[in-house]
Amino acid sequence: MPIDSQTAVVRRFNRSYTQRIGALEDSFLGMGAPLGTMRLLFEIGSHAGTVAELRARTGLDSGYVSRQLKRLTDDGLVSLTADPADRRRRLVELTPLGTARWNELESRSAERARRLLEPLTERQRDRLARALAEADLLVRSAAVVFETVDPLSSGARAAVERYTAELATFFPFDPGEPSDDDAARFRPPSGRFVLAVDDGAPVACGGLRDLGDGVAEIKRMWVHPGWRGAGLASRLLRHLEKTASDTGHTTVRLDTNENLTAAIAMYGRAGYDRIDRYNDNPDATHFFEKHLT
Amino acid sequence: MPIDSQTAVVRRFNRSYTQRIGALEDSFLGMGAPLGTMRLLFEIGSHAGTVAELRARTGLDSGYVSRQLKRLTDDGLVSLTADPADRRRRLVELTPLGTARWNELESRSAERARRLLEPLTERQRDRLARALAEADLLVRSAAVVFETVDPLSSGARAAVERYTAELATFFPFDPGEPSDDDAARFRPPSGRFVLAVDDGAPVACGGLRDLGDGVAEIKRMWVHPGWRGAGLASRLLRHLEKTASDTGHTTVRLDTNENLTAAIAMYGRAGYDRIDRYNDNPDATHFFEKHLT
DNA sequence: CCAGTTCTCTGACTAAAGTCAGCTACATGC
DNA sequence: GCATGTAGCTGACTTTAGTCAGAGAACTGG
Repeated sequence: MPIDSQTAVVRRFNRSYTQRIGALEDSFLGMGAPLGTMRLLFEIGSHAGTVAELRARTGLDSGYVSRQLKRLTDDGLVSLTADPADRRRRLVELTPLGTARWNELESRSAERARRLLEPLTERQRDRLARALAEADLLVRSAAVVFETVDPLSSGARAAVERYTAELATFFPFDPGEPSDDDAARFRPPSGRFVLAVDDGAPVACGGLRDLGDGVAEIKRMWVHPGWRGAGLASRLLRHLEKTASDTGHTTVRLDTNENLTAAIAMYGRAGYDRIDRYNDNPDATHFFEKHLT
Repeated sequence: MPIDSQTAVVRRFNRSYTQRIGALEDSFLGMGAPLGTMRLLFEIGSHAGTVAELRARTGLDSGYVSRQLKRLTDDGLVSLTADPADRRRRLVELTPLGTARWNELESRSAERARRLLEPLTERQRDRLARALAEADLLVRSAAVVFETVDPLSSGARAAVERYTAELATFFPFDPGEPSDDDAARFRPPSGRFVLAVDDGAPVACGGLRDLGDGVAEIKRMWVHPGWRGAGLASRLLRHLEKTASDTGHTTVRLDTNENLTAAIAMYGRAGYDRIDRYNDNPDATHFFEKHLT
């Protein structure tokens, strides 16, 4: 389908959807407080924290938030306490009364979603839920951005940790201690470590290191389980290939284990060719290569 | 899938979607005029007409609209002319300058949709477009309401006209002139004519008439071609069955033509049994019946 | 042609939403 | 312990969005 038709589909959907469902937020109206205040209450309830975090998440002005919080505390819905770690900061959280109010917001919004589904037959409801789940995964995956980070940054370490933990469920695997030497190979100039980030949280990662003769090796490629099936791995792989090419490589190689069938299938789809063993990695059983054009 | 899970999917999608795409309307911002004004400009560009129509469509206050229009005319974006048919009314339309502005809104909103798709691979874009097209159809179909109308009302006539025109493409079919006698059979107390309406426009119809002995007959069932595949026909059929039951019938019958294979399949799914010919309709080849419980 | 109705516009409001500069208390690096 | 910076608060403001009660012109049925 050409991109213009796809764009048209998105816009058409957008129109139907916002028109019929309206902003979900409309359900925040009529609760005795203006929409902005309720929106903030909802945000606090979804994730308590400092005022600064709240501001960053909502993109609202400092003075504006301050005043809204005053209103919410006056109404007994949220509590503000000085952060013991830095007493300039203030921690915001819901009071029991605020939680009750938040639950009300939750159920209103659920009610709204239910009213959308209600007129449909069971079969149609299922189709709609399936379609929206698929769209959700893809929309969220489209919002993921790739960042080149230091292999020892906290985000990279967290991702690699999950990667190794997961590998260990497929076969006996001992990652050893993360060493500086090892990490250095994933740093510029010849290496890179890429983190896929959604809304600040790492959801996938992959490293590139130089093997000499214009060959780069892809290592530690991992996708968060909740993000699989959305093609994020393919996008990451393409991104890594482009990065390898940008750092002067003409070929990428990788090894993997026969138990990782989904990964092996993906490498095949992505144009990788099976090659002979090129290293002595005892965990690897399959070896792939792709020439970058 | 239980309805609570379906509700959760809708809400989750809603959150991802509105967060990432934002209200599409945000793209109306930063055009030198406030959002409300631009929204109205967009609405006028989408469909010119009288001020009253515009108000009805947007649900805005008369005074508010009047002021917005003043601003738009002052800026040379729209022109107001007295309606020759009723000089109290005023016709609103875009000036060439206004059209240029409207095109800008259009391209901004298309740009926004494109940016959503852009990071995705072609395969993912296709999946997303497909999922949203499916969701669009279902969401819009959920918003369709069934109304019992007079069989000679303008909506009913328009729908039946399209129905007969379409039948004629399947086999030679002459509806004859719409007669009062014929229409009367689809009126209360024993008959009904049901129109499915989306946003004021008829998208499906179906009539019920009494055959005696607690039997009702479904006739002139039609679904707008753009609305097929969304299960609207199933919903309409269920609605007609309920209506038949409410008017004291225990059985519904219908006849159809062998060329209408999709309809025949649907009757099967809906629990209808094939029966012997029960009338002398020369166009009918298949006859169905269902006992209402 | 008159009474009542309809359509749009105007004046006079209000509440909500947001902006900005400056203030105070606290933290940190030298 | 002092300069510098940061987090949140406050006062004073503007813009936007929307409401409501009429006024005036134009239409309609009797």
